[in-house]
Amino acid sequence: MPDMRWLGHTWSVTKKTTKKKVAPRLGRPPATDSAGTRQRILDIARLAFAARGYDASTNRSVGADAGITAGAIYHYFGSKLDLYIAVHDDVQERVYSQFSDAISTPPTFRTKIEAVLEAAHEMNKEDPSLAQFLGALRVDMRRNPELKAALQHYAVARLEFFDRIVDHGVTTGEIDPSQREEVSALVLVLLIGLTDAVSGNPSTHRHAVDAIKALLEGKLIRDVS
Amino acid sequence: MPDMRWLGHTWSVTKKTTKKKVAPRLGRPPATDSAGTRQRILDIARLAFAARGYDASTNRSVGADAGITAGAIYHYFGSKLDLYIAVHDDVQERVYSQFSDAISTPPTFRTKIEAVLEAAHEMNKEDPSLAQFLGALRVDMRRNPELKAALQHYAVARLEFFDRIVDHGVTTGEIDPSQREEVSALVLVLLIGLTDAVSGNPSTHRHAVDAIKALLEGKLIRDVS
Amino acid sequence: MPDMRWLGHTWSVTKKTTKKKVAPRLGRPPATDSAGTRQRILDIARLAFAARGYDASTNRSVGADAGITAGAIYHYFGSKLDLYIAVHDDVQERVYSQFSDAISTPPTFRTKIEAVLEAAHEMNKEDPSLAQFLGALRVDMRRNPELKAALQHYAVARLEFFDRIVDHGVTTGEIDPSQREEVSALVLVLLIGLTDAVSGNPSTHRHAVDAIKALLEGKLIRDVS
Amino acid sequence: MPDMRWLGHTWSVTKKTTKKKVAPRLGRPPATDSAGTRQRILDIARLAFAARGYDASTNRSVGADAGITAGAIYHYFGSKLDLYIAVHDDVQERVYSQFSDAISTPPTFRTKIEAVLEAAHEMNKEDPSLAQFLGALRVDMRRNPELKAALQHYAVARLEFFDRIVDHGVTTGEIDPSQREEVSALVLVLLIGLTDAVSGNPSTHRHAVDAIKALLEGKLIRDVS
DNA sequence: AATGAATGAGACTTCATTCAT
DNA sequence: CATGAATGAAGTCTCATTCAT
Repeated sequence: MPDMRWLGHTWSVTKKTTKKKVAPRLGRPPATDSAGTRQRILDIARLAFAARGYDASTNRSVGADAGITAGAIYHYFGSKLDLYIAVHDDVQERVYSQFSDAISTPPTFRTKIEAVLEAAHEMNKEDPSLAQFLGALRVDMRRNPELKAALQHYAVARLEFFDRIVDHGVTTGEIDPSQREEVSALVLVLLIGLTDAVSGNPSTHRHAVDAIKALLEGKLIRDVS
Repeated sequence: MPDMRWLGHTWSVTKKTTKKKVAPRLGRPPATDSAGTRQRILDIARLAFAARGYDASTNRSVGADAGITAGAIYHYFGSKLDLYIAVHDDVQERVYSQFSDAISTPPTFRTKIEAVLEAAHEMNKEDPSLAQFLGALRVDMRRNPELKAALQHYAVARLEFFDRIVDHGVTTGEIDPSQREEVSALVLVLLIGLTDAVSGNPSTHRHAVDAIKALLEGKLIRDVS
Repeated sequence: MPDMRWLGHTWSVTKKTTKKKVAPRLGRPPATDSAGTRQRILDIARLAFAARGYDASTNRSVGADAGITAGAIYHYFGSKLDLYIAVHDDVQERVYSQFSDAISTPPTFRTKIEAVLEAAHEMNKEDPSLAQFLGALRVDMRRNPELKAALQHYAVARLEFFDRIVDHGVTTGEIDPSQREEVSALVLVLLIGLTDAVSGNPSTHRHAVDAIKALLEGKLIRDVS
Repeated sequence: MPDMRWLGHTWSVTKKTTKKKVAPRLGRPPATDSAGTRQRILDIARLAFAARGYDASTNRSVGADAGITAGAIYHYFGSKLDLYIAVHDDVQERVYSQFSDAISTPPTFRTKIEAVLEAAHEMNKEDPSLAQFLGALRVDMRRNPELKAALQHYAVARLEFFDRIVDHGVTTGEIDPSQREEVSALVLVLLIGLTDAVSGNPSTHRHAVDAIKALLEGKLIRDVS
């Protein structure tokens, strides 16, 4: 079972304590489906934050796309920042539970990385906004101190997730211990590059994933020296 | 004794240590260097745009860091957008003249790419804000239609620059023609990944460059299957 | 005892007697009448635009006179230009429905013009800001290209309204066809002169209307040559 | 000789005392012709103030059109307001010396008014900016308290100029004493109407002048009742 | 006599947020 | 649960004006 300690930890940075999640009642739902509205806001907000980032995504536009007014968002989330954090937690959960599953079976560094790449590609095909949100998140955390303060913890956890895969490669002998840091940096570059460079285009994303896999097997570039 | 009140507002890059609010004089400050001020604005704006992006970088803060008021920026640049474009042109020129020089001598795809990586690393050591600006630019172009309209042309040119290197690799036989698109996507992922993932940290950047070079030679990951 | 702090900011048309700076509450004020506020903005804006013109009328002052902040105007109108257009449409409707009614019954050119003059006088007595707005409009359209673009259509329609009356005078034989242009120019001069010269003063306006009517009957100036 | 007492009185509202007008030196003028520059500023400013009014005419644009920078205007005029007043005094002198000349010979009210109309028409053909400036002046005085304070005196004098012609008409018996105020209001309406309605178009201006003259002779509109 | 660098005030506008209903 | 009226802070930009050169 994958290590998921770093999931499920809610950081409420705002003053207002998030209202207790009311368990969905049995029987006929009321005219307006509260949980449904909340989820709709979350989905719309993810798309908005992924496409335009934190600052340029306005409560008004998110609300409008979700069929409500800007003020109504505050029934579900204490602030714009809280909404961002909720979106983040949702994305984090969905992406890293997939990644965790993906790496659980393959025995080697290379096969684990390949499994992550394939999982990333599948997710990208299904809903590119997940990867795009994570790409935007990195930028927005640099740009907005409040975001950084609230989500730094997870960013570190994401780095550690990949470091553990690299550590495994050292264990299996695939990676020379003296090159652990190089490989670690490379993995970062590849994963972040995939997200930032090609997550908008499934077919290019496919090409990139294939290229990386070939490269890891030493099969992409021929020597002509 | 000469009147030196005007010293009170020069180069006050401070933010909170408002030293006693020395009332700045009206009128042209003595001994000002117009070209110097313009360059200072450009440099500070590059740092700001790189760190916080277009929207979050305010004329006020750029002006304050340059020792002038927000309005004075308009003495040198017609609008915030014009300032951004001027920074862009400056960065573009500096980075791509280096890249062009770098690829001119090496004979093969791999050596050309390695030369680009080394040039990128040197620039990153000297002034990381160049790469960071280009990374931020990609994000800001997605987020801001005006930026996109103004700078799309250059973005395409940058892609073509790398495509030409890949084409050369096909010519030399290093790259199988059927894999040109894969390699093209890979180069993008690597370059953008380098910029977005590690340009803030010279030593990690070094590790990443070394890892990529080793990988291109098929020497990084051993096969243990 | 009810909380009445919010009374502090209602209808504060004052300018200098800032009575103790009662901090206004955030949020929706109690017992507000949205349509009433909108109409209040419209009325106050008409007075402001009539008195000081488009540029010199600030959102801040209009808002203050309407008991709200400058930004709140945007709750009702999309921009300052939109507000101006809304005021214009309101004035246009009120004035020209009166004028249209006035000319419908009288059979001749002279009686139609007299009816227009009387209608203008009645309106001027009741609310001089209507005519003054139209006078200011002509100036502001010359000075502001955006205004011109938005309202040119109506300006032409207003000219045509009077041209049709003159045409009628040609039909009845009151006006020699060779003098249609002269009379047309005269009507313009009279109507615009009335607005610009005397609309601020009801009694002088009365004098002017009477003089024009006498003149049209050839009874004002005796020949002593 | 016409009454010109109200001419030639300079009202300096600003703090800075207008520099003594240096008498043009004999002999070769210096490289830059100071008096020439001053007059150029005055002419350009008249056009600008006439076309766009006080607020929308910027020192920068006036300077640019006059071939100098905005700051240089302050060598000749203490402030924008001073410049406006100087333009006003110039226009006032030119227009009312013509008007004064025009009314000196004709013996009756009607012929004096006709002479004024013809003089206005001649001036309008030669340089419409004179009348347009006076039209804009009336608007700008309403809109800008400082302008009003500085120039109210002249506005009153202009009214009195026409009142004296009306008084003359009463003397000659052309105007019934009981109708003096009506005629006075009419003259205002006609003169201001001419300026505001048709001063931009010489041919329409001609039509209007002819129509007014015919009307004063009772010859424009036939009775068909 | 003129330039041009710079200030400071003020304009329009957008936005997160609050709160009566 | 949701609306919509309103605030206040902040941002871009313009402009008259000042003043060293």
